[in-house]
Amino acid sequence: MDRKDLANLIFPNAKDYTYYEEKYAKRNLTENAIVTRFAPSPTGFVHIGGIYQSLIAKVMAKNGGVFFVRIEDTDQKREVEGGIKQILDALKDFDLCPDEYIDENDVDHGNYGPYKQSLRKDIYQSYAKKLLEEGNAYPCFCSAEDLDKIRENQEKAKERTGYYGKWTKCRNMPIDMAIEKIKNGDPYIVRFKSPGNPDKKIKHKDVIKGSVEFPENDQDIVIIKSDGLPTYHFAHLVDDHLMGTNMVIRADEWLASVPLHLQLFYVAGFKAPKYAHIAPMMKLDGEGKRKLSKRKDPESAVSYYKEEGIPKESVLEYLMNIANSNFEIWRKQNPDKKMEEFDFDIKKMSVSGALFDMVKMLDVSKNVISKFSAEEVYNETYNWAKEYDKELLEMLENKEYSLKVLGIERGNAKPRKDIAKWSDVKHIISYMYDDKFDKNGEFEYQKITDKDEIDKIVKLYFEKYYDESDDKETWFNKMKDLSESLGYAREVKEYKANPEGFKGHVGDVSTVIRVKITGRCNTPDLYEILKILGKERILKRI
RNA sequence: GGCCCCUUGGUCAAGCGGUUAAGACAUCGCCCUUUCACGGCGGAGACAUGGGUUCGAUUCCCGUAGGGGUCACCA
Repeated sequence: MDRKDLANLIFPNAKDYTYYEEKYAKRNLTENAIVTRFAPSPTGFVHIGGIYQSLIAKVMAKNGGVFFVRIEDTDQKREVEGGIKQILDALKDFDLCPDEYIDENDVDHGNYGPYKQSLRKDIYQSYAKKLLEEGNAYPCFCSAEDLDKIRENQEKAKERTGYYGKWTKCRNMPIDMAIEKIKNGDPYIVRFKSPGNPDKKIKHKDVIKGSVEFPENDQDIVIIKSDGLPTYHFAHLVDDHLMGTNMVIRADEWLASVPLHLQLFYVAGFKAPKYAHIAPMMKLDGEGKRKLSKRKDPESAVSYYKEEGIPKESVLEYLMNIANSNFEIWRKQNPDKKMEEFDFDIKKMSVSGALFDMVKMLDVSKNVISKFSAEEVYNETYNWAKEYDKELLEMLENKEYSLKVLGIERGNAKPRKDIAKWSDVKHIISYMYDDKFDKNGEFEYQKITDKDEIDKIVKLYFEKYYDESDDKETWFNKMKDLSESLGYAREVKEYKANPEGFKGHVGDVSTVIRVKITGRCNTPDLYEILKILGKERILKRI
C-alpha cells in the first residue's frame, strides 16, 4: 500500500489534476496586464472595504487586465440567501462591474469558472489528491478534543500553538494504518504537510507593504474540511492558480498568511501571484482605533451610502483619495476629468489604516454634486426619494418647478456647494414649497428683531417697491431705496464707515424680506427665489 | 503571550540625510458679499520617546512606549 492507494481511497472519483490544467488554459494577455479579483463571502453584508478593494482591483486591471469576482462560500454556516446578488448589485451601484463573475442563478460569465467555490469541490479534490500522492498532504484523524488537548499542552509548555512538527499526531502515521482507519470509517480531514522550518526566515516583497520578513510556515493546516470543501488557503491556491490571478489584492489581515500561501504555491509547483495587502479603514473608538465594524458603524455598510443618498461618485472619489492621496491634487488640477484618467499607483497606498473621515467624505461630495446639472441633481434626488422619502418625492413631482429650484446658483463658475447628499435636499429646498412653509412659524431674524419694524419694512417693500418684472439690478436698487427711506445705509461700506449715522444697512433690511418670505436667514440668492416663487405666492406669505 | 507591521498638526497625508517640514478636511481671523454657501488671503497647529551612526537626522540602526494585525475543520 502506498500514497497512491491512500489518495485513491480518499478521493476515488477525483480526476487527475492535469485535466484542469489543460481545461483552463493560460490567459493570453499582454505582459503587464494585471489579473486580479475580489473574493467576498456571501454573508449578506457588503462592507465599504469591499468597494474600496474592488475599486483598486478595477483600476489595476484597466490596461488590458482582468478583474473578476469569485464567491467564497466554503463556509456554509455563514452563507446567507441572496448574498451573491447583494454583492453584485453593490458593485454595479458603484460602476465596478467585474469582467468575469457568476450571477445569482449560478450562470458563469467568463471562461475560468465556476466562480463560486462551492461549485468547485471536484477541482479542489483533484488537487488535494495530487498533494496526497506526492506526500505533501495526509489525512488527519484528530478530533476537536484531540486538538484542544494539543493546544493545552502547548500552552502549558509555553510553546507556539497549532498543528505542527512534533505536536502532530497524524503527520507521520504509517500509510497502512491511515488506510485502515479510513476503511474503518474513522472521521478525518486532509492536512497539508508543511516542509517549513520556523528557524528559517522568508523574505517577501509585498506590493504595498514592501519588504516583510517572517519565520517559515510549519503549520500543517487543514486543506480539505470534513464537509469535503477546502479551507480558504487551499482554495486560494487552487483557484488563483487556475484562474490566472497574478496579483492578489486583499485586506491586510491576510498578511500573516503569506508564508503559508507562498509555501503552498511552492510545494504545489505553481507560480505564486504578487500580493498587495491593503490597510483597512479605521474608526476612532475611545482612545484607540479599530477597523470599521459591521456591528458598530453604520457607515461600514455599502447600503448606508445608498440610504443616505451619498452619490456613488462621491464615495468613489473619497476612497480614491484614501488610496492615493495625490489624487486630490490631481483632481484640483483636472476638475472635469474622469476618475479613470487618474494615474493610480498602488505602491503609493498607505501601509497603515486611515481613520474613516465622514466629514471629509461629505466635503468631497459637496464638490462632486456642485458639478452636477440641475437635471442630474433632480434625477438623482428623485430616484433616491422614490425609495426613501415619500414626502420629498411629492415635492419633486412638478419637475419643471423643481428644476428651477434646484437650478438656483447652479451651472455657473462658482456653483453652490450646499448639497452633500440627497437626503439633505428636502430641508434645503422645503421653503420653496407652500405646504412646507408656515407663515406663522417662529422665524429667527438676524439683526432687526423688532416686530413693528419688521412689519413696517415688509409692508413698505411690497406696497411701494416690489415689482415682479424688475430685472436684478433694478430689484437691487429698489432694495437700496427702501433701506435708505427707512434710515438704513444703501451700502454696507457706507454703514461701516459711519455706524452711528444709520439704523443698519441694506443687508439687514433684505434679510427681513428674506426671512419673511423663506423663513430662513440663510438662503441662496433672494432675487432668484422671489422670481421662482412669483408674486401671487409671495403675497400670500406676508 | 509568540510572530509580524505601523507611528509627521484634530483627521488624511507629502517628504526618501541638509526643506522657512507641502497640500486637503476641520478650526480661527480678515476680505468679497444684501444673508448663507462659494471664492480669495492669512493664523494657530506635527516629525511618539531614549540612545547611537553622521559634519548634519523627520529621514538610517538599536531599544522603549503606543497602536494595529495574526495565531480555527471562518474567510
